[in-house]
Amino acid sequence: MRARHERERESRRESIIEATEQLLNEKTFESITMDDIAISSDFAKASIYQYFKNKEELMMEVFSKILEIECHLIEEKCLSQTDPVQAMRNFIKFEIEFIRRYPWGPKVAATFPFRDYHAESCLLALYDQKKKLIAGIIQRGQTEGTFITSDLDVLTNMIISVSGGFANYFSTFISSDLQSPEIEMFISTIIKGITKGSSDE
Amino acid sequence: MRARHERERESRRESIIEATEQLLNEKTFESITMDDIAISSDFAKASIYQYFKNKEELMMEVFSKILEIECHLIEEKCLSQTDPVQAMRNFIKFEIEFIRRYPWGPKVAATFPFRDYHAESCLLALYDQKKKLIAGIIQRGQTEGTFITSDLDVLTNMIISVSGGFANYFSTFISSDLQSPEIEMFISTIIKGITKGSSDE
Amino acid sequence: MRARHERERESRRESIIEATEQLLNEKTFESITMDDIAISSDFAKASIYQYFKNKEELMMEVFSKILEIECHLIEEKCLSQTDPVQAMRNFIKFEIEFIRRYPWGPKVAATFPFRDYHAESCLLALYDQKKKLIAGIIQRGQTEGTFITSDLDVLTNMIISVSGGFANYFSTFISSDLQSPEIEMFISTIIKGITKGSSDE
Amino acid sequence: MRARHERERESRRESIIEATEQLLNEKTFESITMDDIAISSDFAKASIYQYFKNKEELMMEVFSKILEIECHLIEEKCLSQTDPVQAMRNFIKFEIEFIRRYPWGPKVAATFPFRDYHAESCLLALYDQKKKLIAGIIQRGQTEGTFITSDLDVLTNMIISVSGGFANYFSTFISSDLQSPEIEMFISTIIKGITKGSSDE
DNA sequence: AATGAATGAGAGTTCATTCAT
DNA sequence: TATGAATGAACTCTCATTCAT
Repeated sequence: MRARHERERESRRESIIEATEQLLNEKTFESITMDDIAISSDFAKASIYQYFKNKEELMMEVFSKILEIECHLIEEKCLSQTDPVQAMRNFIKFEIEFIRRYPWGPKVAATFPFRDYHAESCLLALYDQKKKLIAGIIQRGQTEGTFITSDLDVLTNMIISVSGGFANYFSTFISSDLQSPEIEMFISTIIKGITKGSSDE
Repeated sequence: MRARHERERESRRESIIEATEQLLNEKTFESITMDDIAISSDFAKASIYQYFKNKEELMMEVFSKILEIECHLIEEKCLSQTDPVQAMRNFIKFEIEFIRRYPWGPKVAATFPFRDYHAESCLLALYDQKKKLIAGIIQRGQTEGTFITSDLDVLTNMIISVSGGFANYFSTFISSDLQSPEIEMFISTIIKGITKGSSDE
Repeated sequence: MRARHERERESRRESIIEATEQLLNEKTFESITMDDIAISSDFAKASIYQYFKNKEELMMEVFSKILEIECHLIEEKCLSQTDPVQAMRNFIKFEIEFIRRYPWGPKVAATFPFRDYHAESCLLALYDQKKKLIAGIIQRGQTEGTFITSDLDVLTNMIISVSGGFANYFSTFISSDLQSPEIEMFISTIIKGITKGSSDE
Repeated sequence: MRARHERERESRRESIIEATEQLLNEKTFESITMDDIAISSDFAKASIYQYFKNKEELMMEVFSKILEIECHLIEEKCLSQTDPVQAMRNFIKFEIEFIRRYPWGPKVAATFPFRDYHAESCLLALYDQKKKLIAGIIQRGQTEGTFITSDLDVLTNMIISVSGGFANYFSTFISSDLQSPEIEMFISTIIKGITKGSSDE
């Protein structure tokens, strides 16, 4: 059965990717060596090249994998929510949770030389997809009159960048759980900021 | 006469630091080589070692330099303001401006292996200093009853991380000037979030 | 099968060590470069690092190897001799032969910064072992009344240093064979010096 | 006055040489850097090149200087002695003392790449001079019938190499003074070895 | 004469990648 | 397919020496 082969191959790829993710928690992608990955994944160094053309491709797969997961989870956790305010709360909570799970995500996003790697195609597309999902939530809120009517793109970017900043900070300095009052305060602030004045505005 | 020498030496150090800053706009500190710096600063590679013990020391100086500048500017631009709301507005605007000038700042902060370098002492102290400056603004606002009375540390961290996130995003994706409506919207959101309800809350 | 691998690896290590030994005949360990060793051993420079952690480790292995060989040979060639006088003659002859084979031995011993390298443990232990072997011969001679009864340590050190001095000189300036009358004269002198007066004394 | 200049220049050369001698007590000539010498001699590195063409020339001067001193002292301390046995005793004692004062002497002699440096001329001539002095003592002993009649060159080399070996060992491992019984034993052994049998032989 | 500054050449070491089995 | 071995290229850093004042 060809399928069996295929499945095993995929599983070995996956374990190399996971080993790399582990390492990314401690080091930047530039200081991770193929030796590190080999040791961590329990393969011989040369074997890794049977599954990935080179270090760059491996890294790209690692990065696009978590972007894909992120998009999937956002769809699952937020888009089901019909209330835009609740959907937005869920998104922010999710973002914090997610970055706690993959703290290297924003670091990589901040430093990976996307431009140099033709692969932009793939990664940038995923970034766009995420953006569209968030934009969807906001738009719904605007349509039903809950959210302020500023430029959609502006609002989307703001939400994403600001949540990212907070989540990154949170994952770096705070070990406490997700029930922390800090989070609730942050979420309220954001929601208040984009909600048509509970007061007025 | 000695002073002249000293000044010239300092100016050469400075030009190496500036060349490094240039390079940090394009690459991470790990992928910048001493050759890059040599070419960029128009010195022979070996000459750089007359001014900095090694790559690490050079990088540390680059990083601590901008942290120092940042602290100075915050003092200058914000602490003079007696109105806490205005001081906070100034801080956020400044942060955006600053990160646009030094976009590599947050990237370095996110990826530099501070732990490994005993130099924490110096850099962490500077981080603390910045935090204290912001905390000072917030505290004044709380004392005079303008800002909400949440935990000071929580509020401070939130402001810093969120402004950083936004500024980072802004410097990465937006080339437009600082009059952009996005900025105003962001600032209002934050201010609204920490101000004792103009409405209620 | 594993054993085969192991054996081949060992043989490659050995050939690097031998190349280094060759070079030590012409240069000091400090002026031998990894490039020299690479060329001499017909490996790429980088390959050497698969067999030795660094230059220091390689050198240490070279040095301890000949000390081990020396100790083995002394045991084999001298300790079997029951007559202490003959054993001592054998030792001195052997020392000359040995230093002719490895002329860099005493030079290294004289200049290698053992103190700096924690490895003292290993090398100094080997030096001690050699000393004990010679001391053994002398002690036997003292016990059976042939050798003078001076302090054992004093005698041992004298024999070793003096033989070393002679052998070193011999290997540097004399190319002739081991039947040279110089050697016989040297040996007689030493033996006479430590033997209880054939005449009196 | 030209002479005054000349004298000062000479005195500065001398202080650089002395600084180098200091350093040779701790390191090999290969691992001593011009920076080391500069610091040790309290000159700027570039200034050293006003007194010595290059590192090699400086080292050669250091080495030939002590050889000259050695020759002078041998003449002074031994050749005045009319009794050959006493002259030889004096020489050996002197050698030990001298090597204690300049322990790096034999190390340099063992490792300096004389062949490569055309300067052999000078250094080898000095070695020869020393040899002739010792040979002179022995010859006198042979003529007056005290020393054995072996080949003069053989005897000379033996005495020199063996005394060197002992002195080197003594200076490395023994800190005690020159009255040590080890020295007396060594000297007796040598004298006994080259003296026409007090017993017979 | 004295020296701070500058540097080419080269040292040891590492790393992503390929080769050979 | 899996991997031990091999390596070119590149990196950080050092050093003897020269330059410019």
